[in-house]
Amino acid sequence: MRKQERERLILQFLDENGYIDVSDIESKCSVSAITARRDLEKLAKLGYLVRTHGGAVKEESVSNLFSFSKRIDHSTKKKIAIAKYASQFIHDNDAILMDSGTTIFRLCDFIQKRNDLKVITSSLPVASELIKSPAIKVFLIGGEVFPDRRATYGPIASEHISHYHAKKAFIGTDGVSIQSGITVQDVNEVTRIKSMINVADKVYLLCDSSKIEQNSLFKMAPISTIDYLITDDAVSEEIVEKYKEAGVEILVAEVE
Amino acid sequence: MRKQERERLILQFLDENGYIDVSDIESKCSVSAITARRDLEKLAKLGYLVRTHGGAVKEESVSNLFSFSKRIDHSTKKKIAIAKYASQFIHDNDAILMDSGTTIFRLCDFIQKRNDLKVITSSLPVASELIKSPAIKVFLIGGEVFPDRRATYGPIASEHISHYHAKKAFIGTDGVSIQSGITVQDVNEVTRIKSMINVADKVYLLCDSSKIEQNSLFKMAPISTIDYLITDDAVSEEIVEKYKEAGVEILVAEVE
DNA sequence: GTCTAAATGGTTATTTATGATTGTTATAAT
DNA sequence: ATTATAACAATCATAAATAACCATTTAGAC
Repeated sequence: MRKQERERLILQFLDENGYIDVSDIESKCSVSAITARRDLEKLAKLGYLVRTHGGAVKEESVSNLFSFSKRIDHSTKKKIAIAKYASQFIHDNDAILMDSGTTIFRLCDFIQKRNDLKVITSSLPVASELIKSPAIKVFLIGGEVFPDRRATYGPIASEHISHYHAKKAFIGTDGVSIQSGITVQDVNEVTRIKSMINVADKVYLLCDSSKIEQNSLFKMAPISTIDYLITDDAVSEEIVEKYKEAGVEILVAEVE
Repeated sequence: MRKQERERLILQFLDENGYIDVSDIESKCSVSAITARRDLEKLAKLGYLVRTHGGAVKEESVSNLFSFSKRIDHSTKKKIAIAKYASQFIHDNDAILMDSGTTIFRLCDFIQKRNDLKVITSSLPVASELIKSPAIKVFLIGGEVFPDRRATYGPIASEHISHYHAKKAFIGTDGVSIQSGITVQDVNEVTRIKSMINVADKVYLLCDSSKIEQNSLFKMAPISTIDYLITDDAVSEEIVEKYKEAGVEILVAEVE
């Protein structure tokens, strides 16, 4: 296989999966790691992808005003896998709520091609990304903008959410446990997420396995308020059982 | 095998496989490497394929680079001058409304260092720009996002604006005339700008001189609703007088 | 048969692509 | 926070592909 053919393959894989490992290229293309890295380096230079430690992620936001700084860590992969898995619950004609946070943001990659999708979001990056898709209507939740999270919050935002109704809500969190429920680091998030849960029929909590049975500072809602918890495959069978007993179905996304 | 026959085979193979090696041609057609290369060279020249080191790939598989043309033309200069001039009316501790549009967006550059400034905006680019400044609080007007303008609009947006009050509103337009007042190209803009005017003490209309005494499709508000019109130095003294009589002060920004 | 022009093949210096090694740095596990 | 592991950049080395040059063959014209 030639260089160009490899490059095409890399970009195609990246488009479908959101990320690629150096080792993926090694095995798929039968080249050494250094060659794989050189390919990624070149493509990154051209702006087709963003290099990470051990691979690369899709350059989803060349023209995105609110792009997240691309973090170079392994957990990115988990988040993408979780997002990809979650995307299967989003269908044409749906009206969904999308909260802020990197995991939720990754959902954008996988729902760009939905038809007649209505997305209500508090996240500026999500809005900025999804308005590129002509068949998606984006509704931005107004309110004060929280610079760190690039999302709106505050009483006006919470009030604003009550204007809407959605089939499904996709939210992220800093921690979740059976004992304390959903907990977050920032008190500003609390009311907004509560409002989202209130106006949605089904609530999907997206969080990687490292956050399960971890508590953050502020209690937001009991575990019973969520319907599905989507996480990565590093979660133990034991925890899945426990959560099932607590009324939460854990859905496991395979991380490659 | 004839030359033409080889060429046909090469293109066919390329169409099926996406790529071809020089060695493939050598074995398939029983010719030397140099002949194979000459064939590829010719076909590449004609645009049927793209040459690679060691072979060739399909023409379409080479993706194009995204080209950002960030030209600063004359009208951009005017807009910058107008924005710079307008920025002197924005002070520390102010609460202001900023609409969408390129001219208004240029204001961001000149107010980044204000202290305790509250900015209420319908524009995603404005929000994304100003949240970088720690001393500026940004309030985003919620509602449906209008992809072309990267701004929110619709009944929810208009209703949302009524939650706020601001000292000054900075708005743009597609046309303004004494006869028809402020007019815009898009009907979606109408109600939002109206709402903005309603909640602001003073209204600043920013528009370059080419739009003065020009009418666009939708009437938005009579000329009397605006307090100041900031434009560039290509406006005639005669028009300034006329507008003064109509109760609008025209402020002229020098372009360079 | 001899000539001409196009096509093809061989040789060599050069360029390009790839691989191996080593010390450094980033990430994950503890 | 500390340690172990994996990924990294930098360097050099190697192999393959290339361009440029000249030589040879082939097909058709006279």
